[in-house]
Amino acid sequence: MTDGFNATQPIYLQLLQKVIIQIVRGDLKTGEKLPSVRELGAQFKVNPNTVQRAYAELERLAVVETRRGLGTFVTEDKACLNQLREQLKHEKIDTFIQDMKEMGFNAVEIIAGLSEHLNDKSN
Amino acid sequence: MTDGFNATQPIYLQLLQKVIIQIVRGDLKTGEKLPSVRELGAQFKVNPNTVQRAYAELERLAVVETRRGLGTFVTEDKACLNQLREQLKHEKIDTFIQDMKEMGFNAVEIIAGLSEHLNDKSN
Amino acid sequence: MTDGFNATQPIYLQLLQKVIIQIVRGDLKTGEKLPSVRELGAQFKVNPNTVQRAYAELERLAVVETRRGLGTFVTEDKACLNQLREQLKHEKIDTFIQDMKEMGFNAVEIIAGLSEHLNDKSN
Amino acid sequence: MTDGFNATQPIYLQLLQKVIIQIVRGDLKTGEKLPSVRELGAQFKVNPNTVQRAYAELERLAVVETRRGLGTFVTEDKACLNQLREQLKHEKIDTFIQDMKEMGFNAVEIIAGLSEHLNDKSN
DNA sequence: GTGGTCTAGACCACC
DNA sequence: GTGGTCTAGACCACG
Repeated sequence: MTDGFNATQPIYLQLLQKVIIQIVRGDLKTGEKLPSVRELGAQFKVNPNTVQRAYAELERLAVVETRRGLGTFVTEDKACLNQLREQLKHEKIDTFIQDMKEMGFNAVEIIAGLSEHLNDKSN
Repeated sequence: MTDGFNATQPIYLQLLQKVIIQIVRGDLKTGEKLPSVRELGAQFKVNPNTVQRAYAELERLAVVETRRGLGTFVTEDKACLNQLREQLKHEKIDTFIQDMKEMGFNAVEIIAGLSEHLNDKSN
Repeated sequence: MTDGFNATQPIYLQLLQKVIIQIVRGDLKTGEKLPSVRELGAQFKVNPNTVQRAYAELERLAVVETRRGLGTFVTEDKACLNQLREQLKHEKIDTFIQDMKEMGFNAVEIIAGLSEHLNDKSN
Repeated sequence: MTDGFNATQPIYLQLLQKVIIQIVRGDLKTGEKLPSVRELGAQFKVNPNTVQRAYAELERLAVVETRRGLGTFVTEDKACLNQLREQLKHEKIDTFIQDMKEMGFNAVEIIAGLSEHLNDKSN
């Protein structure tokens, strides 16, 4: 367990999620250059190969494009990014609701529990 | 693999979660006998050893106890089970909120998105 | 895990040790009758078969003899019992010393650690 | 079985103890790499899976950490190791005293018997 | 019948 | 190369 990585999930998937989150948040803006595989590898104490796999997967998802000799960049296609953001949001919410119902909680309890937690941490 | 298993997570952990959910929901009541490792293995088309591993983890979590030659049973300790249910609920909610905030949504958006989804599916 | 039994060691061996201890302490005197397999089984919530195995082993060690239709009795041979007591004592001490040395403690440390613990619990 | 293993205790637990002893003695130093599961398996004529099980337990005890693709290493946390050594020492002494008292020996007899044995083997 | 351990041999992800 | 998971099939202790 090098850095902050879960043992059960492949590291490259966890990296992928980290990058996606940065994009969705807007920390990485459209067209912006991602760190090189070597940089990111060094940063997370991870083999560059592993970063490479994450980047390849991101390219397959079309949220990133690599330009030979220049590096890897967030896609210029804003619609795609917006769609990504919406899609992730819906997925997260859906699986959350599904999990909670599976555990025997109904809609009211879910909302109640959630509000409680949101209040705890102010905001 | 064979049945309804995710490829990225070990089968024995997925089995473990299935059992925990059944316990938390009350489908498996306190003191009730779990299916034998061979039965559950057959049911999920999985090796009995794999089930065994899940059961061993459950015992380590104290939600289950095994009686030699008799089988594996949900613990009689109701307090432990209630605690488990609460703990799981809080964990799920916490990681959900954390994930959503990480993606750049604030409390209001989270509640709004959630309500929307809950309405979609009636209930 | 019915009563106070260790999961890793066969129950019949643990029973055997319990009986031997009672004999060595003198709680079960020479010639005295042991409880029936059914009694002891009931007392420890254990199958009479298991008790039977423990008794058979005790007979093999010659510390016990069974008389048809009467029951199981501690041997009349006091020399044998004294020898048993001495033997157990030496074994226990030997394996204790061996274990401690294996862990890197020398004679002085062993005595010191032991005295400390004996004082803790008064006596 | 094959090598120097007790029949009544699971091999993986005996392996675990062997490793713990090596760590406690300082034969395996902090941060040092343990043999691979295949190596140790070959050395003890035991299946790598069995070694793996021992290593997994060690990790659960936090005395060892595994680094993906690199191997298994003694934890860097010296405090943890010192605590382990002290804990094992106290446990060993405690169960020894308890066993001896159970057999009817008092503090004086225990110390006497022990000194005798320590002198026998010189040192 | 039950769970617990072990083996042989396989495949995977990661380095 | 490393550890992690899984299977098939075996044997054991216990009830």
